[in-house]
Amino acid sequence: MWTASVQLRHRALTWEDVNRADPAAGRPAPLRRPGEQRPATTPSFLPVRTGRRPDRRDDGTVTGWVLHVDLDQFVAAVEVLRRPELRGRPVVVGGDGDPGKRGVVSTASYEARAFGVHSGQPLRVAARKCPDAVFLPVDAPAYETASALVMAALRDSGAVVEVLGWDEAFLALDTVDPEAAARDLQRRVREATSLDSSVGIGDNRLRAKLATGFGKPAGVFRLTQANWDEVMGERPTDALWGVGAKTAKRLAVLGLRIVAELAAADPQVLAAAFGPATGPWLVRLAHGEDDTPVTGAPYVARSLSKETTFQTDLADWADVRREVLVLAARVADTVAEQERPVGRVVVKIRYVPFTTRTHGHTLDVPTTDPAAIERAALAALDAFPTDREVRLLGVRAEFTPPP
DNA sequence: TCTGGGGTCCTAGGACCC
DNA sequence: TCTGGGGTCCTAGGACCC
Repeated sequence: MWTASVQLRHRALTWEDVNRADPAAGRPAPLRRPGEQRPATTPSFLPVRTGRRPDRRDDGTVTGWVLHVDLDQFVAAVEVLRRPELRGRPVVVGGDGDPGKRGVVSTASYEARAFGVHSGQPLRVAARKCPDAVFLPVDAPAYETASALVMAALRDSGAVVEVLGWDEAFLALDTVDPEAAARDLQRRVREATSLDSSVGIGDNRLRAKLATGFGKPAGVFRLTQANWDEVMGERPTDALWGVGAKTAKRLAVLGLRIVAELAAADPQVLAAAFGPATGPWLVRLAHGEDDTPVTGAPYVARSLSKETTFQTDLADWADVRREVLVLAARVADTVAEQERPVGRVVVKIRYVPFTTRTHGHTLDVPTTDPAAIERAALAALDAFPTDREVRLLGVRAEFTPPP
């Protein structure tokens, strides 16, 4: 892998690098939601104490830490590595690279962000804000390759690594100097890939994850119970990992606008408003509490999907049927590679005013048979109204849970 | 600001059963 | 001769994250 990391500077990344690195890396890891049970199987090679809350010695010294490593402007940085002439220029990666078409920004370089370009922004808007930016198409295989090299470098440190998408990972480690460990991880990643990263240090996953944002770019930040109130208390509730715009708005209706207010709220009141699991979980979140361990357990996908937003809306239902079959075949292809039976197929339609509907079809017998998956998709499609224009179609296969 | 693609999980409500 | 309450399963929708 060191060979590959050196070559990185001199040629385009290839799948060979991925295969030489770690084929299991780079997959998105599940986000834990309230009430979720841990997977029952814990690999025997994991040290028993890994990922639990930091141990405290009798003198109160914390020796167990969670570190969250997050690559800086990862996707844009990989593109700049491949094309050094882009360094220092505003780079916007998204869609097929044509800012005149439907699509959004995946990642903007810091130079582009200075113009107000950000992730999730329509490419057309990005082009208006920063006409001189270089627009590039998303090249997922290249990012998976770079990600595999990053994760391999992190595993080289000897810590248990929990991968969280292409450019993030949690690490559990015992040390009396977490800042030094963080700098060491940054060095390892930089030497393996030439990529910069930021590291959050926490006494649990939640605090480590939030800490990283305060360390960017290329820095280190520590967030624990000791400085939680000071750092987070006055921030809006959507600064919390798991609270988005919708939840923040509903909380504001209850008079809860900042983290400290949410932390002081009555869990019972929130349970009434948000449900028996989510309500109390929100209060724990505002306290920075999180007891989910870092795990090195292999990632097992629950579902697999393909979807397409059409450049021109589909008005003819015959076109819709045809495109659903195309997507179902693509899903079936990937299912065949995974050799895991599918129990249910769900079709998603986004109609023209952006209203989204889903309908599913449960298979009589779980299968990997492409014809059965395509039939199930068409059966699910029968449940939709056919008289509206369609801008997006999706097909998702849900695996039967492993034994 | 006309809003991607790939995921995960929770919740509400209806069906069904006792 | 209509009707209670609880449990479980399934489905669609919604929210969130990278």
